[in-house]
Order: sequence, then structure tokens, then C-alpha cells
Amino acid sequence: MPELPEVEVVRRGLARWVRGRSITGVDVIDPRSIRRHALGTEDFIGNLEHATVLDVVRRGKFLWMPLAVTGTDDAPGDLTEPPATAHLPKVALMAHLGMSGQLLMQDPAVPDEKHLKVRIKLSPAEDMPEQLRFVDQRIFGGLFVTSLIPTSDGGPGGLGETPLPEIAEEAAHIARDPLDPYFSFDLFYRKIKNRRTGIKRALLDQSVISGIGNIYADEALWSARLHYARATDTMRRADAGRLVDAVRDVMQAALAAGGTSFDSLYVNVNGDSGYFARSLNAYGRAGELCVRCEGLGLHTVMKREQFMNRSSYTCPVCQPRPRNGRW
DNA sequence: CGGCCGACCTGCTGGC
DNA sequence: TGCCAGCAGGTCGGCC
Repeated sequence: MPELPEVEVVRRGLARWVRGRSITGVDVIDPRSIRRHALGTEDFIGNLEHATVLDVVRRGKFLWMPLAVTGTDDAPGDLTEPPATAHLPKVALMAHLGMSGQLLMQDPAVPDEKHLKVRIKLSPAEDMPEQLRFVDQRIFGGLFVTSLIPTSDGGPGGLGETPLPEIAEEAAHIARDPLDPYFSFDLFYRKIKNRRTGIKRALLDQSVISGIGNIYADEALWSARLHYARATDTMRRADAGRLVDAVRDVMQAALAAGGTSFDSLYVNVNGDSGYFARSLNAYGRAGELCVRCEGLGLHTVMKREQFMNRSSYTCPVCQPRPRNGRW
């Protein structure tokens, strides 16, 4: 279940292997993995072949590779001066890992993974695997080609090795994530004050703040001692500030844990790398003792509730349900 | 238009 | 032992 820290681990790992290399071929093994590419398999492949990968960029859980496309397939009567914009990226290969997606660098000799969906062949480079493979068991993730458009706030589109003032179109609607240097707390606070909803719903809404999934939402809420149903418009700056700090802390910890393995040959991203390695204080701990209460000599049992068709884990003492319960 | 819910998927688990 | 319901969850279309 990759959330932001896992995707960032992938981004760093991937950048090391693919920057500057060109795509020599694409096999779509399961077209369901490119269903977000509306123009179909042929168009998907056609947009990638002969393109050069410039970078790997991330915002929230979206990952994309800006491409330089040189018109090698077009009429060869060129050799005139190419336009100045010829090498500026206009499109990008977008990837979302969904629930179970992996991006793996592999040698051609390695047998296909059971859930291999797309194989991207790269130009040979010394001591580097020649294939980038997209593997996805549950098919919630996928690949597609998207345009790059200017950002609305003038900042870089996302986190990359060489940041560009452009963003993948399909990621343009999501907010900056809390690890983005251009993340604005004031903007986040304004957004939640203007909403009439519960705080966990807002945390999971990628247009309010991006990169947070169910696990880190529960961890951050527990850490900030906030109940998931707390009305966002009743939150004070201090509440919101404590929460954003908690989100950052839990993500930084996961990133540090996941980062230890990202120089392996595999761009290790099955999601196990980060958060399973670190200890969770809330998520999945139903029936166990709240570790904060325990430190105070209390024996409070963590509980699990259904909320938004998913599980939420809370400590009934640290995170009491708000009383004047509009949310 | 903002809030919210179901659909999309597969594999694993637990109950009968 | 076998079958089936339930569960896991990120994103988006569509409904109210």
C-alpha cells in the first residue's frame, strides 16, 4: 500500500536508473493497466518509443517521467535548425502505484513476474538493467501518457532532480504534499476552515493535502490526538499545525526507514519497505493497548471502526469523539 | 459546486 | 475440504 514515503523511495531509486535513457520498446501485457490512457494501447506505445526520460518527478502519490521527444519517425528531410523548444518536455509517462503497483528495474533474462503488466525497454547503459517493469497485482494502479502544463502557483510541478515549472495534467488538481518545499500551511488551513466535513476525510482528500492514505492518516491523527470526525471548520491554527507536523514526522520516519534499501538493484517499492519496518502506533492495533496511555500508567484498548468504507483505529482516551458532533 | 459513495480489482482469510 | 462472503484500499465518475 504505497503512500507518499514509499512513492518517494521509488522516485529516488528510479531516477538513478532511467534519467537520460531512451525508450526502445514497450510491451503492454495487460491493457487494463493503461486504461487511464484514453487513446488506447497503440497510442500509448507510440508516444513512448524513441522518447528520452529526462527525470522522475513526484507530487503526492503521483509519479511521472518528463520525456524529450525527438521526431526521429517524422519525415527525414530535417537537418534544418530544430525549433528551440524541441528538447523541452511536453509530455510525461505517468505512473500511479495504486494499492499494489511496483516499478522494477530488471535484466531481460529475468523471467516475467506473475503480475507483470507493462515492460519498457531502455537503451543500453553500462551496468544498468535494460528493462523497467510495471508489476501490479490488483490493477488499481496504472501507466499513461499525459501532457505537462504550467503550475498554477508558479512553483515546480513536484519533487524531482531538476525541477520544472510544469506539472503532469492529471496531477494538476491535487494539492502539494507536506514534504514539498512549496507546501503552504496557510493554504491548507484556509481549505479546511472552508469545508464542512471531518478531518480524516479532509486528510484523505488529495485536493486539500496530498500523499496521505489511510495508514498515515490514522497515525497522524493519533499523534495529534484528534478524532477522525473532528469538524474541520472548528479546528484552530494550533490544532491544524500540530496535525501537519505529525503528518510530516510520520512520513519522514517512514522515508528514513524505506530509504535504507533503495540503492538495491530493484527499485524496491512493494510498499513493505517503509512503513512495515517502522512501528505503527494506531493502524492495525485494534485490541492492543494505546502506547501513550500505557506510558501514563493507563490501560486503554485501541478500537477499530468503519469509516468511509475503511477501517479507522483510534484511542478512545487520547482521541475522544467530538461532543457537539456536527461534522 | 461540494460532499459522499460505489465501482474498479485480486488474493487472502475465516466461517459454515 | 470446498465454497463463498468479507476485507484490504486509491481514485474517480456520478449522484444528490
